[in-house]
Amino acid sequence: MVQYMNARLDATFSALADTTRRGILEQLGHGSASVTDLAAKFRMTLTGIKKHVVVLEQAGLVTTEKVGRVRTCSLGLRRLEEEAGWIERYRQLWEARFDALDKLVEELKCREKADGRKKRT
Amino acid sequence: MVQYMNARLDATFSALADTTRRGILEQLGHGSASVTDLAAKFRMTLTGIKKHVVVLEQAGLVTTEKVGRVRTCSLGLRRLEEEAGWIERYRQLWEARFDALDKLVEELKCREKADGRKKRT
DNA sequence: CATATACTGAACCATTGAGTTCAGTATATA
DNA sequence: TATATACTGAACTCAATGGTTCAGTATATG
Repeated sequence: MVQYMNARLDATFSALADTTRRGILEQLGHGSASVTDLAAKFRMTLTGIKKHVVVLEQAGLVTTEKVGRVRTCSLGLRRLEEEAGWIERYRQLWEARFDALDKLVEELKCREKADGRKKRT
Repeated sequence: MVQYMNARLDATFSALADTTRRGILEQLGHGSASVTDLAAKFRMTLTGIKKHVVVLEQAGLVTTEKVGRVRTCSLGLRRLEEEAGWIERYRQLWEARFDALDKLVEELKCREKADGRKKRT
């Protein structure tokens, strides 16, 4: 289950780690679009766009539906909850860490000696 | 400047798109560690860990300092502000999108006819 | 029916990524 | 001084990415 979430975080962050794909998400945020629309917008071949869309689909960030010859892409069901959660958790660790460092610095300032080499936490 | 940020988002999201690297960040959130420490923790060669650390360093998420033979790794200066920001913006777009969809569904429910095929927004 | 449109799949290419091994260098320690 | 420790760099393997072209298939349109 943890590795399940890890796999998902891997997939999502890696889907987000590409300018074009983030662009597609933003675009779809303003309205659904066909593969051809996206190809025009991002000046890329249909095949190229298709690949990006597949990646986004597999990460659950986009859904598509084909009607006639046209495949329409829309935002998917996931709203990046886990990703936002992970980042938030990280930010809290980060704060805690640097608060601790601040305290340490204060403490060191108090003792002018600064004799021993502290194990850097 | 926009592409500057895009490059950074690329680098950071891609740094986060790996279970081991997220693990390292979490580990460092609880205290600094040497390359050897991390290698033990994640059962990987020194060289392997080193590469991950370099990636994290380049994304600004980790800083390192070598004293004697030991390179100590700590959390870096960046606290994922831009990434949190991007995700937040996306979530808002997402909400807006699905609110609009909800409205559309309501509207369709009101007209029992459901005659014409609406352009899916 | 003929033609144009929209997409799909296979194959290819160049680059990057994750990981290894192995041979070093530099620093501690006995 | 000899030896062990901690890291580093180069080189290699193997798989995945990002992108293309080209040859299809399926659907609209005149």
